[in-house]
Amino acid sequence: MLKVIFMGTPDFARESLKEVYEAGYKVLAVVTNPDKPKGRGMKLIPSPVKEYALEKDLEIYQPEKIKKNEEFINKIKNLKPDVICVVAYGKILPKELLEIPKLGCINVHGSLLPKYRGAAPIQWAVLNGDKKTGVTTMYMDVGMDTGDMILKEEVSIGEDETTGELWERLSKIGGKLLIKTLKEIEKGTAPREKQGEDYSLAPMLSKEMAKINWEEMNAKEIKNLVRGLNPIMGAYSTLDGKKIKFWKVQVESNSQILEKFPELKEYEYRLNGLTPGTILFADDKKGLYIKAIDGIISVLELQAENSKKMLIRDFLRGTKLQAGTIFE
RNA sequence: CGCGGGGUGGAGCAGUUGGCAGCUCGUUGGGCUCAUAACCCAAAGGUCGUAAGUUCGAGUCUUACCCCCGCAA
Repeated sequence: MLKVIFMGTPDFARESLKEVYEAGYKVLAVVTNPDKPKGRGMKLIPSPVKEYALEKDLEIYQPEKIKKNEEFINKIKNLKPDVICVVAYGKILPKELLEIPKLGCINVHGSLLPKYRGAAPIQWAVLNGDKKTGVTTMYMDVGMDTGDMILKEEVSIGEDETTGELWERLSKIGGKLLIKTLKEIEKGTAPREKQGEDYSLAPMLSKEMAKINWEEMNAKEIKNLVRGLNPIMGAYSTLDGKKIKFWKVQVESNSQILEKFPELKEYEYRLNGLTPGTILFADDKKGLYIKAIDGIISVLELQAENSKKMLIRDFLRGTKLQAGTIFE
């Protein structure tokens, strides 16, 4: 059995560690980011990977930095790992570290490389409305997700699937693919394929992009933004100066709406003239409908400031919204 | 001690200068209707987060505690 060192931080990585551990590989050590103050009260919270490692009583390292950290690098060297598995660790590994294991450093990446190199491949796949994505394992090199590819698994993305849901699916698939990759490496049959030049980047998401731009985004784009940012930040819009996050929306065409609400028929000719962001309908039974450039957004789940996420019907029971009010 | 919001019938909220606890929805029963998620009538359902204090009297003021949430990550 191979002796491995596992490096990773979030729950996405936890799945891979779990698979490696359960497959019976000798986990010499687990390296994860230091506990960070998080949440209310800024309490120190251990990473999901650390939690799992604690549970299984594995050796844990949490270096603040590894770049010129000789002490840390020597420790790793002394453990003499056959391979180092890196899954969403959160730090760039220096060359000296990459060269330690004789079978190399293996990375699990949440996209079909060379598409979406970078920190947020899953998010971008959903944000862009892609129909498919996947997981790739590769031999790491000093670049950002530029290493030679080993195995890939393609996955299709559901129409309404959120980043969170895809994230969870891919983390499981990633774990399985990692095991498959390790087996191939152990047997010496692992393929090795260069990435080629046709790559794209998936940088970290910025806070500004969470705001819905009614003037410029079409209905489909708004929906992709909403599901792409669920559950990370949540796409939001402001009403009356207050931030409202949309967690789940549906796209409807004008004709679908008119079919549903015949009483709107007489306003049909005015529908296209309305400012995008205008509330067409807000009724706790019928729902909340908002005009978009090219269609209508039906909000299914949202969250008001200082409040929790709720179904649109629950929200509208306590908060009456006037048709004609405009989201900005 | 990071900043902030909140705990009121099953759900979401309101509750003014402390004075009989309300709204919308849901639930139950009845009515209307070819029919309905529509409409009409009626009913049930709350020790107002917990404990103590101020007061003739507290959902409403004071103190402590518990729980939830937002920002930030």
